[in-house]
Amino acid sequence: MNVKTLCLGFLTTREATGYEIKKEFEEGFFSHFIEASYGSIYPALNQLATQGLVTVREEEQAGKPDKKVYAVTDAGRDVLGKWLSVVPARDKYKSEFLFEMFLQQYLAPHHVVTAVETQLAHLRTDLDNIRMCREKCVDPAMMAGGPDFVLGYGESVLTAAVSYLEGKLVELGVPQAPRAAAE
Amino acid sequence: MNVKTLCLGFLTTREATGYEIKKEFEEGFFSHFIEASYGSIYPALNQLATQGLVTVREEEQAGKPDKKVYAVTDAGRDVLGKWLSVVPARDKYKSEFLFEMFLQQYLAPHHVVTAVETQLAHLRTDLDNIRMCREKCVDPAMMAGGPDFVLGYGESVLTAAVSYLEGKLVELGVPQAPRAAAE
DNA sequence: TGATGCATGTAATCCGTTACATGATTCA
DNA sequence: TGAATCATGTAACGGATTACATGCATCA
Repeated sequence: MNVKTLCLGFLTTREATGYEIKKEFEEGFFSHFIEASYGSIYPALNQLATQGLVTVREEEQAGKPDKKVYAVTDAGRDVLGKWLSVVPARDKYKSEFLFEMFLQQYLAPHHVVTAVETQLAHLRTDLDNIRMCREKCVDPAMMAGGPDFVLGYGESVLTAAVSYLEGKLVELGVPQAPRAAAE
Repeated sequence: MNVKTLCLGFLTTREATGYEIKKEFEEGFFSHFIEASYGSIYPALNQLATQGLVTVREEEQAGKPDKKVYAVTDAGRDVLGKWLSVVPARDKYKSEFLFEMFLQQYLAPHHVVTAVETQLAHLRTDLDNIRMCREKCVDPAMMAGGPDFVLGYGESVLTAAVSYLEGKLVELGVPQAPRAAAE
């Protein structure tokens, strides 16, 4: 899935600037299954505009740099339907963490613990993020279908991973800091 | 994590040819969190040999092409320890499936079902694979530590994903084919 | 007879990341 | 004063995939 499709898909939810799209991809809803940098987002947006799949509106801002707000066109929505109508490629999952755990006999014991704790921290961040997305969205109708499905998927997978690692830490004899409940 | 590290790490478990490494990465134990193609494996192996981190032994075979069997050296084991001693980079997960599900309003309903079923099939393949790795290994001592940890992680995560999608299929009103229990 | 498995390797190409350039404002 | 946020963009670079080349044996 190339960055053009990703941007076009995002723009069906709301109009946005390249800067905002990047933020959403790395902090928001999409962060745990999408990645893209400025170096790929800005060119992609320009191409989409050239092809008439999105419109651009330049806005001046007091005290801030000018920005370019992109919005999807009807042609863009049509094309997106076509781009999405292929059965998706298999998920790609790469984990240096698991590779290191596999070879843990080559690592110092404290390093193993650090790695597990770091992984756990990442997973919890993602989980909190997903839960925040759920709460932030007051109107349940807006979440129906797609977003709800994706959030639920992420939540169940991440929860399983967290439980597993918590259990392993206990086995390793690491004292568990009691976690504050999400407010 | 570059392909050189991956190959070197694999070779600590047993000696192997480039061809076998590729197979293990795509079918075996590592398949669900590692990827590498011939185009990256063969050059990596050559570099490792040049650096003295692995040895090469050429074997002629009757009726089959000659093969080059690689084995890790002591120097290789040392270097691997160093390469692994950095806290691993964050897992990378890219899912076209989730992106499509997010935008499912742009898809035909039957396409959504197909995508979920395909995803489910992939996940079940991986799960069966993990369970086979467990069974295949008669000697539990060989699995202790690293391998067992990784297998357990994969199993819990994949099981959660499968349950979630099975539930969703029921919601979508798709009749469930009873699955044969793994023999 | 044609596909598949075994087996190694290279060259072209692609896609994306990293790093850099620019610059005003706000917060500590 | 220095860092962070907002904001857009390009050029160089890197790393890996894809496709290609070769060739014998086996199985359907």
